[in-house]
Amino acid sequence: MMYDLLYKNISRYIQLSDPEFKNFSRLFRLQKFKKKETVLSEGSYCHFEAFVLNGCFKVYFLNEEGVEQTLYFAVESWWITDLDSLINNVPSTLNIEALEDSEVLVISKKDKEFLYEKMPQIEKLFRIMNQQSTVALQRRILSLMNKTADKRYLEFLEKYPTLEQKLTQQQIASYLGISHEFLSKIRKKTSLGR
Amino acid sequence: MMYDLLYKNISRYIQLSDPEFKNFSRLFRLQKFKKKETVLSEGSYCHFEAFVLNGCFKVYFLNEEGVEQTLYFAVESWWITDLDSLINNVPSTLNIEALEDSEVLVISKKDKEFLYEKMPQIEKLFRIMNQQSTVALQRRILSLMNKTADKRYLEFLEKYPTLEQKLTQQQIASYLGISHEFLSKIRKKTSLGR
DNA sequence: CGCGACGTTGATTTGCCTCAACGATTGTGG
DNA sequence: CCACAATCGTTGAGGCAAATCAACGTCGCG
Repeated sequence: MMYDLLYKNISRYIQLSDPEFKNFSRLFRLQKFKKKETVLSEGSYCHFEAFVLNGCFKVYFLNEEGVEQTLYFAVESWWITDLDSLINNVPSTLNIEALEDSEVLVISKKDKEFLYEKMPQIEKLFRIMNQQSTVALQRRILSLMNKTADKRYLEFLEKYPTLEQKLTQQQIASYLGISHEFLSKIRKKTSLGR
Repeated sequence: MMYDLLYKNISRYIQLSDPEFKNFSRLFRLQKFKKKETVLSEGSYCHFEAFVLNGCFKVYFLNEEGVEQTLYFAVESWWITDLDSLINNVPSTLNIEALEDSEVLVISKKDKEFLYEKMPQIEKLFRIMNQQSTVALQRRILSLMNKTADKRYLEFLEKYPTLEQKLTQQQIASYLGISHEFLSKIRKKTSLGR
């Protein structure tokens, strides 16, 4: 059923009874995106958060020169939103786009705030998710600060072995923060070009 | 009074009545650190979180070559912990050290978990703090990915004008992810060496 | 006073970027 | 279903940002 994956995922962090989960999940609605379709554009106000059921998205920033810098890729069980825009009520600086035909469960900002009020467990859920996210981002910062591109590339392959197949090298390069030409050279050196 | 700063700080996110705040704050105990004193060492289990009343700390990672990479500096109103170790029960990979004589309010992991259970507001408090932290870290990642060292240095000066005076250039360089020699050259170029 | 941490400067090297050209692959409209 | 365009990936030449190494002056502290 549609909500199974969501149930499974949040069960890692909190326990909800069946009626509780029903109250929680009924606020999510299914939304489909075609490949290359835009989920969120820079400048608009982000008033949603979405749980990815299948497919793949890129969440990225467009720098002054118009180059995409990928903050992360979201596949099955990831969440997508522009957190800054969502919580601070500012125009989003991020863009989100589907890389393939995808399905997500969307909850509106309003409904999420409603849940925070009515279900303390949900506050806990997102508290934990934000903690995990903080830890992951801290690791990524340390990685960006002291590792050369080839090491970060290997790290990426280890960490997201399945993701690699869905992505072009340009997209991976954009996540690693290097040019795609240089990534190509790295692949040649380490002979990871099949 | 000792808890005033803490009260002021959490009031930005949640409202607590006087008795509620009392219940909250009584779980924090004052702890003093001398300059150069260690708060947390890599390898130990982090079972606390601390709110900085005054002074200054560096939170850093020691890479394979023994070079310090500073994740952040914590001054008045910042919190210090190794979140990964704290929440995932793993040995910490971070080190925390006082850069001057400092005072903090420490809460144990156990007491914090107790608060989560007994006071839903505290769950909200840390949910919000973790959100803000996620946003800040995302920004830092984008900055590391596309800005050159001199821009990041200027960014740092703007963002933390007061911090600059407490820190040596080596420490700032360690935060920016560059060598201190190079920071010195940047300062010369931009003639920010007074 | 003297030692160790700090900051500066220069020479050299390295990691990565930019630009450009080209082959391979994918996708799309006729 | 083919043809052609667009996107993707590879490769090379040249250049810049930043690291490394080394030498040296300065300062604060014990």
